[in-house]
Amino acid sequence: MAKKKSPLSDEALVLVARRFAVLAEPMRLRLLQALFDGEMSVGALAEAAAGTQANVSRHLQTLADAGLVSRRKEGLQVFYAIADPSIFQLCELVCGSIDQQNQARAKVFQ
Amino acid sequence: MAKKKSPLSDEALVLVARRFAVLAEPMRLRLLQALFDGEMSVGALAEAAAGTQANVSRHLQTLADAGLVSRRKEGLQVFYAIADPSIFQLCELVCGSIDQQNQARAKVFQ
DNA sequence: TTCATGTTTGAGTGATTAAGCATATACTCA
DNA sequence: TGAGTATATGCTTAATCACTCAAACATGAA
Repeated sequence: MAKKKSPLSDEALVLVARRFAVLAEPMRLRLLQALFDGEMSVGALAEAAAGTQANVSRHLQTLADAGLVSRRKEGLQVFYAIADPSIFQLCELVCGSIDQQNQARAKVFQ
Repeated sequence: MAKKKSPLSDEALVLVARRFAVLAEPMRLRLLQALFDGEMSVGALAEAAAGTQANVSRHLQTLADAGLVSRRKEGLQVFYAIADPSIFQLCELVCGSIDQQNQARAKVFQ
């Protein structure tokens, strides 16, 4: 029995904004994109996303705090994986919207 | 003939991140929510979102720059309206994801 | 013209945060 | 035990950005 179409409370909007903020960093998007094909270790992610190990570790922590990725420790390494499949649709939606805007802009110049 | 599943370039990811950043502010989400029922003037939006006119005007500019809202001037007033319908699905997706996470968290405590 | 209203914009302040560097923690193996 | 590897974390710096106040701009009426 899901509620429908009622305006969100201020606290809910803060949560939504927070979720968007987590996705508002190119490095974190690179990490998520690298994880699209499956789980990876921090070191592998650092290499894939062309970042320092410390920085990547921090970003992964942010993603994990938001519940977007999961953490699995195995020996020395820590493997991260996408935990929220809605990420895929989210990125598709945004990319599609940006594409559409670009095409509309392109039409202005014929 | 849309391209599919290819990894996004760094510049594309920056654009996507920018789009998310625009949505990562509670005040802007409040404005968008107020606009869900149709176009509104800046003054009306300021009242609906409980913000100062100056601040609301700036946020509307940010939303307009991102192509999320459109601007229509009529006499003294300026009316804004949602220009990118993907916003609706975007918010639904994020809200659904947050809901799901909260329910999962709730289950942990039975 | 002058006045009033609605909107935008300039300047300044404070808060948030990404990134870098160094260090600390956790684990494995010899 | 100690050395080596993978990851996380203090701490600092620089940049970004939301917000406020005041002033500017734009439009319409008297």
